[in-house]
Formats: sequence, structure tokens, C-alpha cells
Amino acid sequence: MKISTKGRYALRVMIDLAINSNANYISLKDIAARQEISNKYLEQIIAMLNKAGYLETARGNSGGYRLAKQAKEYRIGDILRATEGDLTPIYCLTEEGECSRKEDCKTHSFWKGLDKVINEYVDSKTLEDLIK
Amino acid sequence: MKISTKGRYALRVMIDLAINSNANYISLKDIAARQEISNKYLEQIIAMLNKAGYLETARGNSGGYRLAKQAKEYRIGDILRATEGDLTPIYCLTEEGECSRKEDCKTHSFWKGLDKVINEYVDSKTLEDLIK
DNA sequence: CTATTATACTACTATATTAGTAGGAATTGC
DNA sequence: GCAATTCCTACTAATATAGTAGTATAATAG
Repeated sequence: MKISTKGRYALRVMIDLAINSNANYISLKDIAARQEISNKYLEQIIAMLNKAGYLETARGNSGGYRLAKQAKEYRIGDILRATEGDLTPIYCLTEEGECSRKEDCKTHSFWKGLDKVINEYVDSKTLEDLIK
Repeated sequence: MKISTKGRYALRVMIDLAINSNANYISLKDIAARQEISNKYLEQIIAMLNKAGYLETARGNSGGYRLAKQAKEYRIGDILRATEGDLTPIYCLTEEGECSRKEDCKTHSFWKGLDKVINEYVDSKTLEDLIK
């Protein structure tokens, strides 16, 4: 029941970009150095954020990344889901894990409640909230 | 970010005991059959619950397990912590993971908030709540 | 008093996930 | 053209998960 490094690093990357880019592109190398994260591993994490449409990128010399939107427009939940996968705490609640005994399972609604408090919390905060 | 089978099964075991034992001892075999969980795996899970003091046991013929307390006296959070380990969603918040950059880490209080909503939720429900 | 039925304990194992490494192709600015 | 960058795919070591397996210990019915 742990958030992995992917989600944790992703959040730090997004914060780093929000703070350090003033409409400039920031290179992965710089972020990795500031955040003390391996270049190559960070590459994969940024790729996920990029695929999700959260970043603008520029290739080539003096290229890099910057946020595609304003900090307040990013819900933390979305950033985590893009890198962690769904935040559902129980396999049975996911689509693939859909459970046949759902109806009479006495734990089911408890887990649904847990799912709810987690997702509501992470979706109630934006990147801007974390920076201040 | 998933609760493992240990926590999920543990909860089902405790519910099974709460429903099926009327002060009688229930054998592991019976629980395993009802819950469709491997005998041997369940043994390990029950051992954890037992170690935590949540069960009374009787060995030998017609022995088994029963709850040590009333259903309403068990917080779900305690059952999960006994089997899953701590429910802290972030390594940095645990004792071994204690982070040196805690002070200026912009994610730290966010994670603490997540930790709080999770633990408050699971501690707000008792075994009795799930049975009804 | 012994066969049966149960818990208690310790060690092993296959699979999946996590946390990275590694190497090179494509793009751009100077 | 060259250096600096992103983009893409594959590989790998370590750890965690979800079990198996075997045996010792205890209680009880007959």
C-alpha cells in the first residue's frame, strides 16, 4: 500500500517545472540534477507525463520541457494516476479485477469508501496548492 | 498502491469468524473452504492476527479460532495494519524512510494529508459496521 | 494410550512489480 | 556538421507478493 517512486518523482518534477520554468524550457538533465533522480529513470517518468498531455516539449539544442497549463489547473490526482496507474487501493474494485461475489461481499462497500476518500483527497489539491 | 491479499483475506477471516462463531471455535479448514482461500496461506494470515492478540485459539480435536473481543471493538485499521504493515502510503513518511529534505519538500505535507485521510477512514469503521 | 484432528512454526519457491540501466535514433540551434 | 537535447525500446537486478511444503506440538474421542 505504497505510492511508488514513479508517482513521487512525477510530483517533484511537476513542482520543479512549475517553480523553475518561466515560460522557458527546462532540460531533463537540470531537473534530474536538482531532484537527484537518475537521468534515464526520469526520462521514463517524464514520458508518461508527456503522453498524458501535461507537458510541452522542445527538442534539440536548448530544448526541454515546460508545463502545458497553469499550475492551478493540474489536480495532483491526475498526475499520480498518469504515472502510478489507477489509485484504487483494492484489486477487486478495478475493471480487470471485477469480483463475482461483489453483491454479498461484506468488505466491498468498505473498500469503495476507502477508494473514495483517497481519490477525493488527491483530486482536491492542485499543483499550485503544493507550491505555496 | 494496493492493499495486498493479506489485508483483504484478513478482513474476510475476521468477518467470517464474527458471523459464524457463536462462542464456538471455528477451524481454519472451515474458514478456508467458505472463503475459498488456500489453507496454508490462510494459516500465515491467521498467525498474524493471532500474534496481534485478536483471536482466541484452541488446539486439538474440535479446536479452532474465535474472536477475542466483540466485533465492535475491532477497528478495521488495526486489522489491516496487523497484516499489511503500516498503511502509510509514502515511504518517506515511515520511520526507516525518514527523509532528510523533509523541511523544504513541497510534497511532504500533501503526503501527510493523504496518510491522514486513509488512516482516519479505516479507523472510523469497526468489524461490526461491516457485518451489518 | 493411541489415532485423529487440529494449531504452530519454519523454510522454500514461482511470479510479478519496482526501480532502475543501456543504447541508439530523431530533432534542432548554432 | 556538431553538440545538445528529446524520443523510443529493450534489458536487468533487487524486492515483494502469493503462495507451497513439511514437520512439530497439543487436545480429545474412543
